[in-house]
Amino acid sequence: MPSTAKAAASASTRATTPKCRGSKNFCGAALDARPPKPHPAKTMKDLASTFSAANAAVFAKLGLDPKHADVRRSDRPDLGEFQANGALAVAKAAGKKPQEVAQSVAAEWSATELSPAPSIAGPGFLNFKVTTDALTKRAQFVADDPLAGATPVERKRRVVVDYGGPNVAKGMHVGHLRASIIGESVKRIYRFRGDEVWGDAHFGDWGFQMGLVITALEDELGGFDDEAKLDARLKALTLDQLEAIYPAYAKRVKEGDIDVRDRARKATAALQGGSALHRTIWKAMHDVSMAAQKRDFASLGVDFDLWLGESDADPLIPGMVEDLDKKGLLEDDQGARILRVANPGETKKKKRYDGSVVEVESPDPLLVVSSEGSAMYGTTDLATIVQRMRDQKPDLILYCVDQRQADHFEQVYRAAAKAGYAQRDQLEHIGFGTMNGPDGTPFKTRAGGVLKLQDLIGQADEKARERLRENEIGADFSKEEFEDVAHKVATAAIKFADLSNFRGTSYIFDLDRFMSFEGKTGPYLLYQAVRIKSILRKAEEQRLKAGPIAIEHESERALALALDAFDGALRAAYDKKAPHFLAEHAFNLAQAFSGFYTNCPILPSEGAVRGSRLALAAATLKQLTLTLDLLGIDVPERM
RNA sequence: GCACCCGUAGCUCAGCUGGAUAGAGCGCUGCCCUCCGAAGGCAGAGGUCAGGGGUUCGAAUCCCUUCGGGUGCGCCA
Repeated sequence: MPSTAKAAASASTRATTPKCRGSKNFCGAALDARPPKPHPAKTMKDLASTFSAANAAVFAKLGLDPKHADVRRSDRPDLGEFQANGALAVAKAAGKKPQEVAQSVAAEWSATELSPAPSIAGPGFLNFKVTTDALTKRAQFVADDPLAGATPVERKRRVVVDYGGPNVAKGMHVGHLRASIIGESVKRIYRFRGDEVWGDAHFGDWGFQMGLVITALEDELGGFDDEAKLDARLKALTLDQLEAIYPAYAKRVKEGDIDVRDRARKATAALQGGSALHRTIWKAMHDVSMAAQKRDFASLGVDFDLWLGESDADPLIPGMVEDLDKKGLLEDDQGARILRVANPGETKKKKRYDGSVVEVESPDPLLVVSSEGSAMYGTTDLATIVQRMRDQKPDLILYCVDQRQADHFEQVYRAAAKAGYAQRDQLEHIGFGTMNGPDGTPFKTRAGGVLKLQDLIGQADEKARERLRENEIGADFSKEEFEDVAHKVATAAIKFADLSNFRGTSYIFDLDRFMSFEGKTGPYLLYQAVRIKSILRKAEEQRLKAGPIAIEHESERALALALDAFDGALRAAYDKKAPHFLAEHAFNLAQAFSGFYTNCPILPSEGAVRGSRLALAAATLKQLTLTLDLLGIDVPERM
């Protein structure tokens, strides 16, 4: 991997950066953040859950283990709408043939309001078809429910989602895209289900990179003795300059400039040691960077409840180190202080520089204090856990950070558990893969450099404008509306493309494909939603009202089943911290609506049928808009 | 060297707490606009689930192994 790409990748891995000490948000802002939506008095489970409960009752009555009674949507629509495979699993324990078990379940089936007794196929699969009555009730519930059929969590938790993490020494680049997109979605999903959630930017504003940039400035000014000169320089500092300075000096260190490295380490230690001069310089850099970061996040539709950074945890570090020391967890090692996290017997083989292989503990110890006396990022992460436990008192902290940092988080989490700062299962790394270029390696510009996030968004906006013009959309829009729609299309394209893949795998960034208005893309989903809005607007103009839902046509059944599936997708996304389940649902719903739209005329129909179809269309729009919102995607009024 | 992840249709990807004929989008072939937005719908062709072995009534899914790719491995974050 070229060094530039490697540097970009590693820089993108952690969202760390500035902080806003002094601003009011230290712990107050989070507490008055949007409250979870009120839970409706009445909730209704989805059909799969209702089926599973009914089937579990039958299993229990027959003396079969109810845990194998789960019912899910069928993958053989020709045989049924829902299926249960449990008869095969429990047959051996029951000492019967799967077929016999299935037959006894079918014979015992009594939830006839939900479905007639299941048919049996193959070796013992149970196939169910929902009664029109049950399906209609469910669809009507979804249509009337403010949560569109979603169920809140049973036990509310306090959750901090750590994502974003740009480095203040430079602007945001493509490496920050996934953390922002996935983290934002995870935050919304958790909050929507009723948890109390804080999104924290966790800016990277406190490590070696700050000492490095300070050192570069020292070289530029020939020292910091001239106060007026320094002051003027800091006032004139721009992000562009910062972005040019950092990579240049990072490269020098990387290429073996020991002098720069050592001076930067000392500067880092001085900053952390409270040097007023270093603090002043740091503050100027921080402020310049912060303004740009906020702009970039805003253009992505990403918002935080806590705009904190590594530096905010700094005041806790001395006390924490003392505490760790008191607990006997620290050891001196080559001038540094480390905390061992491996359990007895956990080792790995390691090749040394001289080629010899030694057996060492695994995971590696956490480096808490460097030989220079400064804090490392693991130290800061550990202190941040202490801070969050004190301020937000979370039940769970989710770290939405590049998968490549898995080892690091394992070290930090183990250290936190050993020190008693948090329980191991309260800390979870939500890792994701890299965003790659057409060649399958981490994304970079044609010149081989790192693409700035702002430039990426600019390219996407331009592509969106082209697409809109090609399709003759927006000719009658005001300039403002056209720009707004183009940006929404661009954002939807990028976010949906990202979130429709499982977060753990890497994907290839292909703007042309993402921006297509056809197929499984963000723009297609926006189109579907906008088309429904258009229909409902026309209905309103004609003073047509939605009425009770009545399901008759096959396409109406399919749409109702799709609407029913929302909660299952939501719960999967929540449990696995994986928004792609919701992306998949959005697409399935849009397709089901398209089939319905083609086969079941809405406005051209009449009376009760039209009322029902309008209700189905409105329910679809509500749920689709909500699902997209959980993915962080905004739908325009028209396009 | 050691560890983790990945290898599914021409392409991009789902599926992997084992279950019926392995799915979707794009691309390809063919139908469907006097009718609410065809940015759509319908149908079809296309796959030794990288290879081999094992467990099981049953494996893309679990275990072992080979090959191929990615990533990580103490004073960067």
